[in-house]
Amino acid sequence: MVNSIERRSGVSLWRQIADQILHSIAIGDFAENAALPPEMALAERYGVNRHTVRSAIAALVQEGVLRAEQGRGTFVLSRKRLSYPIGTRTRFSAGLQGQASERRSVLLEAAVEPASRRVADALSLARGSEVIRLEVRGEADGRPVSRATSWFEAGRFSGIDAAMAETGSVTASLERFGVSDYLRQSTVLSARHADAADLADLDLQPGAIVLVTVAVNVTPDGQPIQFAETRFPAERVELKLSAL
Amino acid sequence: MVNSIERRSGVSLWRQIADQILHSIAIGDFAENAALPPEMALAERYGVNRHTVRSAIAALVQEGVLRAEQGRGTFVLSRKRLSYPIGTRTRFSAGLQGQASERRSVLLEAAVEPASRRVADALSLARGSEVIRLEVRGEADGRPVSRATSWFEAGRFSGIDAAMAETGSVTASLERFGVSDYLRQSTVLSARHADAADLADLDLQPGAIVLVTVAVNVTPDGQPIQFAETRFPAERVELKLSAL
DNA sequence: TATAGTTGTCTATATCAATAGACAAATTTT
DNA sequence: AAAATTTGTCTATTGATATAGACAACTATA
Repeated sequence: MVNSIERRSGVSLWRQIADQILHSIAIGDFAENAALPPEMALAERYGVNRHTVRSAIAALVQEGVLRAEQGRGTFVLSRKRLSYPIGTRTRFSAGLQGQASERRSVLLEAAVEPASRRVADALSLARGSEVIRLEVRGEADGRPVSRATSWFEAGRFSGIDAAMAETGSVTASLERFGVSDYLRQSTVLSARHADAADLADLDLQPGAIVLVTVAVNVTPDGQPIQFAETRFPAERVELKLSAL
Repeated sequence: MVNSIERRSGVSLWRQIADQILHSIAIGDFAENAALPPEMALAERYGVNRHTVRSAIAALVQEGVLRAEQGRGTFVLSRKRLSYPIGTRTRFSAGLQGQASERRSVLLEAAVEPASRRVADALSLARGSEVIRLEVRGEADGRPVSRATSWFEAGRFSGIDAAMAETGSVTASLERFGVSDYLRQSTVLSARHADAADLADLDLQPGAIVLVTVAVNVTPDGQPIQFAETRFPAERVELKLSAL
């Protein structure tokens, strides 16, 4: 595995090194609870000055990934990335058993709007039809692990915002509207830098990367009911694709 | 959709703006072949100096996403992101029909090595067993769209590097070893900044983001045959999850 | 206790990133 | 032809990033 660093890239060296340390932890190169190599050793490995390594470590300490102790060393805190299952029957809470003791969804915002072309196409509605937009944050053990924007047809699902606020669950809310089962029709995956809103809502450090899923949920007979874009912080979450 | 910018983040403003412009193109905010808003307008929208916007545009021109014409404007070149299908029967070339007229895999490197813990676990081998590592680049219409590192048990698949170089296909190479069918046992998805090797192999600009899949392929009776980590440039590729 | 090894802090300097303003060059519109 | 619009180039200045070196503070070990 090549570890290397690009200069004048628009991404500062300390941020690149922080990313690589995170990656090394994720793939098991740096064991949890163990000491990181000394700053001087890291500086040599990455071919940078010790102070640059210190900036990277400071960022990771700030993020709660590392703990530095003067005279002793810098240690990896044990926080595994959440492995989030994704498939045709993905639900937020299902499948996270054992990985987090406390999970919940928080409704941040709800609004009724005319559908953009993108949303209208996905839900098979006329352009400009009214849709309900929900902004929801997913948390596991108090840490934000997802940030979803979803759209529902306003006519059929009027009041789903209240149901969502009350139940904290999309599945439970949909049941109130007679949707007892639904499937993922399609999921498209991409990745990008977190924007300012995601940084705030997901409690991320600037420069963080988010995984983005864009999905359409349908009833078993193929009727689209929900269109959703969900952002997952790449440093905390990996997506595990489940067959079927 | 909130467009905003973070300062002193370790990611330069021009890089963040370049990312947002890419994103805007991807979701259709800036139509293809159409003119981007003038530099001054973009500078206002993002709350930065015009020169900073120019740096972002220069990077995207360099990447072949935009074309700037003095006196006229800056234009979006039409290059859709490749939608790469992924599921339990994913093959590199299958499913890309119609999106790219010419596809191929290039073997960059092959080596026999002792298995790391990660590789040995995935392939159900003893630690330190010999494995063959293949480094392969996927191309579509001459553009690099994937970069895979895969491992095979050395005993069973001795010579697969030659087969791969000859056929340019993992599926065809495996057939020579009596593997007529295989499935994805598991796929785990994450994202990070491209490292130096990927930047070079995928012809990316520094600071680019890659989608990373880590997958185990098994025979229909569950025997692991291939462990692979594949990096996809997020600016060129999205992953479309196919049910089953 | 003395020594080596490690993180923490300070100063200084050089380079990159970002802002600011002015004007040139090319194109389109009036 | 003239004016307005837009990209291209230049100079100058400020702040963030990165390097370099020295030494303090703390810990573990010989």
